[in-house]
Amino acid sequence: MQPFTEKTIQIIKEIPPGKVMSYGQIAVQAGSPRGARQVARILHSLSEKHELPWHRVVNAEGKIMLRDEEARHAQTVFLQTEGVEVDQSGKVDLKRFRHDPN
DNA sequence: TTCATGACCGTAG
DNA sequence: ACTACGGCCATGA
Repeated sequence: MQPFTEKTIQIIKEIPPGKVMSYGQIAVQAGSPRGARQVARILHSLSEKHELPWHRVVNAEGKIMLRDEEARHAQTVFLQTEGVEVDQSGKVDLKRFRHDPN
């Protein structure tokens, strides 16, 4: 397992409830500015094993990027439960809900 | 070792 | 707002 992968997992774990981060943003924090796709892959394959708050990750526009409709619904519900507003197109306002560790 | 695969991103039209 | 394209790079087969 590469350092980038471990950092990514840790960073995702540190996203507080009620906040979200984008794939690219996480990649930057993990030290690989162009590793957004790796972040996505990690979420896809390691969320359960590491108990990651996968629902707190959206794309650079604040939009939910899941293929499966059920999963999309689950993510919106999780977020709304934490107080994050999700509009009808499955998008959140990053200006208000982005978590920026710096 | 090579190769395809993405829950991506930025730019351009 | 939406599509297309090129670049990206850690995994697993």
